[in-house]
Amino acid sequence: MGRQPCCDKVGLKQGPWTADEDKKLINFILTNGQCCWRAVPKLAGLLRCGKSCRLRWTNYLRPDLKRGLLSENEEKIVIDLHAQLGNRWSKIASHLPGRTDNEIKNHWNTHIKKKLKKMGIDPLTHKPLSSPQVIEKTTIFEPIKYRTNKTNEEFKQTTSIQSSTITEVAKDEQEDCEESKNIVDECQIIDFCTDEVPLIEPHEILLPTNNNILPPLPSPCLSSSTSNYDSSTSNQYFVQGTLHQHVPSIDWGSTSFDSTNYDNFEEGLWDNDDGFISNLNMLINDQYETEITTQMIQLLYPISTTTQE
DNA sequence: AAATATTCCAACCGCCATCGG
DNA sequence: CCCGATGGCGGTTGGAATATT
Repeated sequence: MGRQPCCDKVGLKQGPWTADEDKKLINFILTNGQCCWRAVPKLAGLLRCGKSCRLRWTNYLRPDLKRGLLSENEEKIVIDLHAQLGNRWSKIASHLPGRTDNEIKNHWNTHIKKKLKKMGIDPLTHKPLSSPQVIEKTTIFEPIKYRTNKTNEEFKQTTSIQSSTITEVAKDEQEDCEESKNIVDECQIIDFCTDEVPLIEPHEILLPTNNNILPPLPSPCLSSSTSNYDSSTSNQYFVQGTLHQHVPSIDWGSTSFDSTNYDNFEEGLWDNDDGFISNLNMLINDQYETEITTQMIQLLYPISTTTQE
């Protein structure tokens, strides 16, 4: 006898999510936080299995997600981390704030793989392909300076990529390296190299600065009678499923959801030290909840919602 | 303009790890 | 220690969108 399915699929909906379903899920999570996913569909009024709800939230609806293609610098980080970690997409994703494992995996399979092959590099081993091919000049493999405690020479000895390949394509691309370093500094993953891979916990990398790193509180769970979560507390935010107390400071600033401009949304979440936390705080704050849910729906479904009105 | 091929990504599937009883 | 429930992860797929013929 095999393992039981995660849920009884009879009568449950599958396939693409509708705006209405998204709205229900967003409303529920914003109101109650993430709890037992198995219970979520029933409590939220959804005809989905809990697993489907969790995936939809983590891969698409989470307010801290970035959208759009990975930037060149993000690609570089992905490639380098993949060389160290292999297909451990969730670990790789944990180094890229706002990106999901699914997104990175998809981007790897659809874009990066091709680029590497085109360059004559085996995407599996990160070594040159056996049959000689023309290696295009590219910015992907410049010296990766965010290995801050290593010189290029040391790096070349530790990387799986042939050093000649690296130096050849990289020597005149120094400026981008600084950008790459900055990106990674933001992610707080400096000071590691191929033989020592620090796996940063999500709560460490998602919070950009300062006093925002706070000890986690237990997640609220509707079905839990032992939880010490105080539902009357309004100054809270959750990051990666963990509810945190929050330093009171709500400043949406110039950021409002613009249903026609995803960049605006993204910028708003990340444009300053406090932006991300403040915005999440607002998402949890009761007085904004309905409005924000509506705006999130408009963001996700700009056309359908505007035409309905 | 229509047919066909290709690309892309959201969603699903099944396995594994962890946790609690 | 065992077992079931649950969440997390990586591989795969279906189908919409786009490109090509």
